[in-house]
Amino acid sequence: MEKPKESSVERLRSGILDLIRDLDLSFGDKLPTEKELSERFQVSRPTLREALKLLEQEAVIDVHQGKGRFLAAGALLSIARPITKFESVSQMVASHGYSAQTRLLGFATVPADPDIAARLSVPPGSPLIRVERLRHSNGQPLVYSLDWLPKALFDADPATTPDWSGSIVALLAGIERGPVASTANVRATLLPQEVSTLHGLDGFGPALLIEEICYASDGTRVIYAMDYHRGSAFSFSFVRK
Amino acid sequence: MEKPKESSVERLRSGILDLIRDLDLSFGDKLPTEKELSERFQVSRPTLREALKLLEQEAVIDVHQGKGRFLAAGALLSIARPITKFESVSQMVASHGYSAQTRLLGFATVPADPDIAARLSVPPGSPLIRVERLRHSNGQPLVYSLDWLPKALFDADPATTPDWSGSIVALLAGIERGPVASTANVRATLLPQEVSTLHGLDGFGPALLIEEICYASDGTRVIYAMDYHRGSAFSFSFVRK
DNA sequence: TTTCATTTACTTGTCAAACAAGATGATTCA
DNA sequence: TGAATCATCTTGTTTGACAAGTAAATGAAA
Repeated sequence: MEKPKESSVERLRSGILDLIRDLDLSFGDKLPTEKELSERFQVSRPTLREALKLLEQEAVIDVHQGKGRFLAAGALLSIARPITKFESVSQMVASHGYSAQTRLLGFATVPADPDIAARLSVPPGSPLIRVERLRHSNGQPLVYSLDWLPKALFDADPATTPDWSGSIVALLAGIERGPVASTANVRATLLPQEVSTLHGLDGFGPALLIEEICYASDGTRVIYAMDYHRGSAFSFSFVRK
Repeated sequence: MEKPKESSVERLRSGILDLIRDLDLSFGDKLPTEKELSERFQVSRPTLREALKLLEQEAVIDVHQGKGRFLAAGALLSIARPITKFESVSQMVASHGYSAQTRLLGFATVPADPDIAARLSVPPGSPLIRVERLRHSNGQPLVYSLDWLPKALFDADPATTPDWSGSIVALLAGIERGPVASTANVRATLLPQEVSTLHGLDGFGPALLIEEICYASDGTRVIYAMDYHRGSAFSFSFVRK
């Protein structure tokens, strides 16, 4: 099993965020000095500075040599649903406040077309598993998902059939191939016409399409996903700098 | 004038990215060790580590104690149109490959409604300037923008009328209030009905709406913007981790 | 008293050297 | 052969020091 063993820098980072909350600091306020922080958290200044550098990059704090560190714009939404946080669709839906169910619309083993083969870095024509699903809550469709996975991932245990109605992320984690990061692309579009008509999703409206390639911890590409998020139900926040 | 004086850590960060390109490293390859890098760039290990930490956070490199640092997923698209890079709409349109023109649809001085007042952190009812614009290229509408700015920003020089058909970012930079960062939110939607009909934008289709609050370097909020990006023309990339 | 230059203390920026801890491969010994 | 040990390489962390930028106190000159 993978045991990342949270580094002290990562612990520091959240410790500092907690401290900001505890001290009730807001925009423009001054943070304690490096000396005070390193004493409070019992770490050396170089280590502390690595953590502060991360918060700088996230635009949570501004730094001015000789003056100190000050809360910046990012502090205002350092938590709220950042689009850059990797999580499964199920988690994401939950964090938006929906208790959703998954409906398996279909799955099949298909040959990789050149486009998708390139994205997953597998030979064209090699077998992929294509899974089509819909998350919905109280009859309202929320996310329409298409996933492609290399069939080879499951060749070790060909007897059992995976349960595609559950979390694919969890499924892959079970065979030591859990995705940990992705490169993604976002744009606005409509559901493809045939999807709307075939599955009765006419009222879905404009969708936020996130296309992503998910990577396992060893760097192999394990999923290519197209997730259509219903525009009226989802939004994501981030800091630009 | 603002002279950020690029820190050595920032210089290191791009230096390392250049080195990765020069050495033609790709996914999974091993980076030079901290010792080699600190010698090559003539900096100490603690300083180098601050820069490496940034690249870690961007998911450009993975680190394993005792083994080394390795290129990760983010390296594949560390350049391509990241949504988290702050830039003006004009710059963004250009970086997507369009040579666009701006059409000023209207502007007015209006009282701040409570919602927008809160976002700009000004008293409700205080005077704002509302600017409505459209970028288009070869007759194709690309981005429909609504901007609100505190009128107080321009009180120092009330004689001249700003030119709203140019870049607002550049305009603010001219009075030492150029925005440097923003907190943003993205979702998919359609153009508001009345906008479509009033300005003949029926074929616009689904839009990627980016709402953002822009901050000047002193932390004051200078713009609240709603930018509707035509879905068929724009997409943004990022790394999730 | 007011003004301006200087000093002093404080803050972040950077460095050097050392040791701890995890990983890897070679060596040694049974 | 096989397994334990060791040397070595890598990243993780600490200590102490000095450089550089800022701001406030100080004190001399007008």
